[in-house]
Amino acid sequence: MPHGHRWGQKLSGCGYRLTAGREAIIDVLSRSDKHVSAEDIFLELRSNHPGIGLTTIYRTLELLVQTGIVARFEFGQGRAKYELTEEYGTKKHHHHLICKGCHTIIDYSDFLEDELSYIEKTEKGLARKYGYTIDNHVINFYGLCKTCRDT
Amino acid sequence: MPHGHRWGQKLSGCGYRLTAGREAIIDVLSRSDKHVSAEDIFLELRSNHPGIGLTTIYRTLELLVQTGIVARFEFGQGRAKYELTEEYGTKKHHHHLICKGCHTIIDYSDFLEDELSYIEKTEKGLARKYGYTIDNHVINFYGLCKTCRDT
DNA sequence: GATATATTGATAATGGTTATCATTTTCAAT
DNA sequence: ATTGAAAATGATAACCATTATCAATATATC
Repeated sequence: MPHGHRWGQKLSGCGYRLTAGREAIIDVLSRSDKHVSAEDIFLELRSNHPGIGLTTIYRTLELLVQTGIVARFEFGQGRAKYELTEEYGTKKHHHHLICKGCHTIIDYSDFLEDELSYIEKTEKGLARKYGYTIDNHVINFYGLCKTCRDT
Repeated sequence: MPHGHRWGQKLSGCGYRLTAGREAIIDVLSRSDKHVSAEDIFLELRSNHPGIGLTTIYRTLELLVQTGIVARFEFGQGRAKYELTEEYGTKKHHHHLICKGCHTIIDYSDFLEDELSYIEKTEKGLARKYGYTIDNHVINFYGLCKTCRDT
């Protein structure tokens, strides 16, 4: 049952079915270039894909997180946010710059040249020292954007 | 109204009162060397400081976060965790190594020599590029500890 | 000590997320 | 195509951490 998308292959490869709802949810994630909440997806689908329940969205997101297709983030704003992982989306791996005033989140992936080597070295060092297998990381910088600082 | 603790001075300096409840809560945070949740504090105080309500703990934690005495973290486990900031606690600034299996969190502050210079450079670069004022950051590495990997 | 203000605790409300369960859909084998 | 088993869905209710409400209490200042 071949499928044009990597995520489709991944899902069916893991024994999960490809349904219209799941496609629609992943489609929303694909079209958005920022983190979206479960409710964001729900509202987005209300128009051209009515009838899909919030429950299904939560369930599907959980499934996608577990299969490595989607990453889940908590930025301390009360609701989780999701986005396709680097492997299944179009965005490159990125870090976050978060304004504590207006909650704007900037994804940046134009790392300084030191940035990636630092991470690599640190992951290796931690893995050796603590016996962990490390497979991802979250780096958030918090502060105030220009607008919020001047207000 | 001088007080022996830095946090006491900070609180009264901001116009807040020093109460037995607040002291007890900060005391729990001081004695613990790991991140604690509001409920952790509540249960800890149940024994030698009964009568203190969960509401007060949440309120106090919010106050302490806003005055910069306590830092709040969300590790994606459904509940927020708190700890004294570097300025008011005994722990040095640290990053996190989190096991996705058993949810153990290792704080490490024995940074590689590159680690701090990387952060400094990155903060400066981001501030310049995006016009942000950056005042803190969260760095979490996720993976599996030895025990969870072997199981 | 009196008064105004801050703090507290019990309770209820909120809001995001998850469990339940009957119904519907999907896939594969006939 | 048909059928039957397993998976997926939707409506609803339950959950659980956190907040709002509000009357009662404690605190600091005059």
